[in-house]
Amino acid sequence: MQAKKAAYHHGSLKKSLLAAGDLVLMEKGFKGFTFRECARRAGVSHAAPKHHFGDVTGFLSALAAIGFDRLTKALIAGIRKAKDLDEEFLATTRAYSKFAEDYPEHFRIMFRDDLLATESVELGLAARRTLTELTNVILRQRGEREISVDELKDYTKAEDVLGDIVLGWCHIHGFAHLKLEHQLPVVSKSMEKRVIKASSARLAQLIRRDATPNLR
Amino acid sequence: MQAKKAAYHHGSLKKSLLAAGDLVLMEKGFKGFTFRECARRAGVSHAAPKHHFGDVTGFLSALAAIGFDRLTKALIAGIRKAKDLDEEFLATTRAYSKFAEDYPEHFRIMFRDDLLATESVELGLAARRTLTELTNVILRQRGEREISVDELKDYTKAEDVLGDIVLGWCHIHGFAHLKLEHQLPVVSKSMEKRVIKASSARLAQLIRRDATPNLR
DNA sequence: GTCTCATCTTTACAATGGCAAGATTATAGT
DNA sequence: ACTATAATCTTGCCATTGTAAAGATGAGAC
Repeated sequence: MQAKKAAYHHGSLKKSLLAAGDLVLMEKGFKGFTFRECARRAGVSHAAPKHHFGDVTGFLSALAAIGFDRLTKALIAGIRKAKDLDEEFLATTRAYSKFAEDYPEHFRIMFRDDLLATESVELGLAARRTLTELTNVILRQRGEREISVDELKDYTKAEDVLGDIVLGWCHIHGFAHLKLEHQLPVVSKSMEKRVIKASSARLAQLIRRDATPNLR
Repeated sequence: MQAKKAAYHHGSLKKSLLAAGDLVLMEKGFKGFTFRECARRAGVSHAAPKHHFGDVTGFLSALAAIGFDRLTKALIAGIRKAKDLDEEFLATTRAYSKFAEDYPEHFRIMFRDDLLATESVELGLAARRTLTELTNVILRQRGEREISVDELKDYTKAEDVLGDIVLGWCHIHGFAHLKLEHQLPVVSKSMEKRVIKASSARLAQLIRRDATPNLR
């Protein structure tokens, strides 16, 4: 352990920096998030991160990718527990919103196009993986075959499906975002729970067009 | 004009700083937004803003309030042109999203609880004015009397209305946000237009419960 | 065993936010 | 009209930051 400190070459600095950045983001938030602080936690000089991430934008992109992967996992876990389609849509909404609450700073940078490196392939892939889960939630509501998001552009029903994705995702994302930033006119915690449950159920019905039975 | 420069006391520095900050936000974005840059544009020393806004958080809050007022106006203008309830809901969605595109940096800071001074009353009021417009869009869809958002908590149908606000606002906000941050799986501009039109119409129908005629 | 290159450190620089102390002037009280 | 007080703005300062450049170190190829 101590031997690692003495080594000039860290060995797995990229990983360590990501772990440090992950922690800094959670502990100090975006405001307290600095390149140098992350380097300090990783036990290296302040210029070390440059070799692995370029500039702050690149570093944030890598952390955002971690965020997307975490969100994807949370969605999958939430969906797994659901017993029918109504429950599944609600579970998706809740898992998405819970992620935003659990990792607010990650959530914020994940949806900040101006702070991220749009050319980052790993970030693009991570975001696509999340979108794939959401797309399949919609497709299951519609009683259709699951696809990868990459197939979407060649999909014959693309426009129709995209319409439902907009209906579903925008609701899910909008709720999570507005709640996180304390913009929802919340009266009580319990009322909010009932409200989001009812809204999700109604929206899921709308997406299903009441065509498919409420089963998986 | 030049006489103003000579004056030790600026006279209307607060206004000038807000105007400067507004411009900096639009031209250089959040990344290039600095206290000192705004002071330079206003032609004062770098420490001058402190007296009027305290710290950066306070300054951003004032600019966010301007953003909310601008959004409120945009919503009202969009709503005014609509001829029926379907058009009105779509117009609201479009106006909201257009605002996010026209003032992306404002939109971003407006929904950043961590960067703003939550205790700012002017910011709170400005946000409430926006929410009031959105609430009334929903109430009109429901064919009900318009109210101010401050009445919402005493409203007998509060939970019911809040449910529809969540349905409507989350969709509107989610769409604007996801589009701004380039997360929507966009295929083409024209398709996106059709999709949002269809989605809005379906959601408006859901909120109306098809109970009221499609008129104003 | 040497050479090359990736990795990491050191040093340097301009810019930032915030603080404190001082300069200037508006305003209120008498 | 005169003065005291408070508001407004400037100057100077400091720790901190991101980025760049140049040097140190050592891993791995040959």
